[in-house]
Amino acid sequence: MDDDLPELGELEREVMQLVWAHAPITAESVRERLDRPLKESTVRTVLRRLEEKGFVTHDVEGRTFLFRPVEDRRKVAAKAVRRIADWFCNGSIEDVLVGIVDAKMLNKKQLEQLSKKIGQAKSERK
Amino acid sequence: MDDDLPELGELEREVMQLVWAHAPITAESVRERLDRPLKESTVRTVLRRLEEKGFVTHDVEGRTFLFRPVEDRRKVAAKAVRRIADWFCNGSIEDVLVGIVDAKMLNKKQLEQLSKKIGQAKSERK
DNA sequence: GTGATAACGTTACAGTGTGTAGCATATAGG
DNA sequence: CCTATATGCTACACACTGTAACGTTATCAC
Repeated sequence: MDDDLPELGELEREVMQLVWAHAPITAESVRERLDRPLKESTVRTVLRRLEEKGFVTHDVEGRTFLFRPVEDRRKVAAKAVRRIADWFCNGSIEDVLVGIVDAKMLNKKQLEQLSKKIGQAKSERK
Repeated sequence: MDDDLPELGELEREVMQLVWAHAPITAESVRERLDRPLKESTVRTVLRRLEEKGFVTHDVEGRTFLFRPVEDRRKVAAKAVRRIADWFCNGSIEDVLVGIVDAKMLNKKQLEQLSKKIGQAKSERK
């Protein structure tokens, strides 16, 4: 019931965005797309740490590393929410969701779409 | 669309749990309830930081501080989820929720309860 | 009133994580 | 063979968090 996935710093998250958006992607390409002007070695350090943390992996093409995400954004987000639930709501995902609904973070249209999605999930899962 | 709320360390979260569970609560009482044996000053430091971060506040009774949470667990959780959405799903809460449903983090019963909750929210919000 | 007790205020310090980068090394191409 | 380019390894400063000591103040028992 405990933790597992590490946290990410701001730069690490920015890099993840780029990996998700442009995989397979080289370190150099990540560097070019970042707003901040960073050295190659910096970007590679971040990518290596992300790999150690299990967020990205890479293939070698020639002598170049091509990075890609291990999990898609939603999966990572879902895991993060699980942790939120553990931290603040005794592990209850439902409680978190109730909080979201009560905080009116979704408009009517979004609520309807979510309804539909839940309906599907229910039937699929019998 | 950006950040605002700070992150909490492990001890800070444990203290928050106690504040949520037992508010109004004194620093000494927090200390007694923690599993780890910490000094009073340690606990007070943590509580002060939590107050600086906006998670707790206090009233003075006699010469004793009585701490209480600023927001309930779900509200804090909801905000944390908003941040998750910003970080990983371009701000889309729906995407996060879809991720949760797809990851099968909710069983059928929980899905039904959530459905009901959404129904209520929809009608209330018209 | 005086000393002990119980709060709080202030300051400090070490460990860790993250941003940032330099330098060494290897290898593909000309 | 030599150069450009990509990777491997190492380092370092800063911020945050856990942890606490010490100083101050105010109450309470005597």
